[in-house]
Amino acid sequence: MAKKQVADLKPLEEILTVWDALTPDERQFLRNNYTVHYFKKNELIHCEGDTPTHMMILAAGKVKVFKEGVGSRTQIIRMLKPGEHFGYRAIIANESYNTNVAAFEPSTVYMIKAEIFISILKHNNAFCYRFLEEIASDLGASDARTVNLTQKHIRGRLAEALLLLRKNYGLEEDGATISIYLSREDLANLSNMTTSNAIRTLSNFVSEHLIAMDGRKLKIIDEERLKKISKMG
Amino acid sequence: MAKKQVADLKPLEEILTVWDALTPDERQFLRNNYTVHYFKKNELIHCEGDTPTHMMILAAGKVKVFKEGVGSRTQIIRMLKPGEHFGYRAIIANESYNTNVAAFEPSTVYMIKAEIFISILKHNNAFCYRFLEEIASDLGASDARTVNLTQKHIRGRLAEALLLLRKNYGLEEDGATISIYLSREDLANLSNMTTSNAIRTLSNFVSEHLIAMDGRKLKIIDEERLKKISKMG
DNA sequence: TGACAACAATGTTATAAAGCACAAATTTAA
DNA sequence: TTAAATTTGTGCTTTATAACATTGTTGTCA
Repeated sequence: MAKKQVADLKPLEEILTVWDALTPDERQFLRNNYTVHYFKKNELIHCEGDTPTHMMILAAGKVKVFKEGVGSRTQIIRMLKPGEHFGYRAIIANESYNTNVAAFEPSTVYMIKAEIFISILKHNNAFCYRFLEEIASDLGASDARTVNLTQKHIRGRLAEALLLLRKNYGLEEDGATISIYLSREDLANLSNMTTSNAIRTLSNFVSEHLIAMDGRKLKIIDEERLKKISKMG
Repeated sequence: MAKKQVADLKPLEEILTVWDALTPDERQFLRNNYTVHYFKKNELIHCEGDTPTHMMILAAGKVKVFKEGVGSRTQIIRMLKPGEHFGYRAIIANESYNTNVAAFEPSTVYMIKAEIFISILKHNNAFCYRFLEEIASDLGASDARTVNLTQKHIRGRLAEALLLLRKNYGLEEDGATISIYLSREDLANLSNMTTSNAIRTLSNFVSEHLIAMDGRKLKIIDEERLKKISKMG
């Protein structure tokens, strides 16, 4: 695990979205009790089976949460952007991690020791409620995803993944290119298909003028039809 | 929605597993502010799109939580037994329901108004934390289920469903029969397959002496091999 | 500069599982 | 108690998708 302290980064209080729910004492305490960790592209941040020791906040970069299934097939569960929390579900549920998390790009992660996190959850009702909200919303998304991945056909799954990426990461300055470049393999792992099928379906989308491709750069051209494909399955 | 008040039932305080986290005042308040509702077999308790008004506790019976996917194919998300809570995720996440819930057998449900539930969550830290734990654990299960349903083959999915049912509902007095009788269709909807395939695979399991069948009564005979099938996919 | 590795693209084949049609059995209702 | 409806069980056909194989592309580094 790469570990380096640096200075020129947004401090915790500007990254942590639940900061406003903290008391002055808690704030001061956290300022003195978080660590900064750097991860290289593709570096594993934690893996399935590990005992959780820290709750983590992505300060910069992009990160993927995934599970290894049957025959080491990979399923990407969700992808995070700066400001999002991770690695805390297992702490709360008193379990080992049941997912892997890896840096998608060079990423900076702030970590807070599990005991400290739990202690604040147990003493600050508003803070606890904020996490309850967050996790309730994640659970809804997870259930929806289960049905999408199991019932939709390959085109629907890919269309959905593209829309999801755009929603999560937004667009570049050109107002069209999705602000994340993933390999065909990652795209496949996100949409529950093989790499070949991701490639094939992607180029079908191009020839149908639904999207435009330039290497890993993807632009959504016909959003309406893409949404329709995603809905229809 | 069937609605009937009755007397001869375990009161809320014996059903509600988080009762111990409540203050005396809250207990008294809840005793005076819950309602009892009866649902017939197959009756819908709430459905996708509804605005949530109550958090619910299953007092007696069995209940299924499911989603309608593409082409009205049904996916059973989870099945509940007495004592379990439901219908509260959407309240917390401030969303409409994104699942349907229906009585599997004649069921009794206790309901607590959403505002009351939220108010206790926001004022009682221990109570809030208990729900945080519960939902964190559910989220882990949901993510695991996603991968199981998408990656395992038909035999693996069915084996898993059978083991899950046994774990959740236990066995009858004979020490073998799983204590829930579902139609082939429900079993299929639980395991993400068509009814025909559920029937076919079930009878394969019988001829391989993994299980025994008598109508809707199912007995697990060779648990070890069933677990192996479930793991292998 | 050329060789190698990683990635992307595409055609072919094999197979798991869905769809369909229909018969038999069981349950429900008139 | 008979009729209607639902559930269960099977065989056959079709389809979607994974697996495999091959080739093209790009980038990296000795």
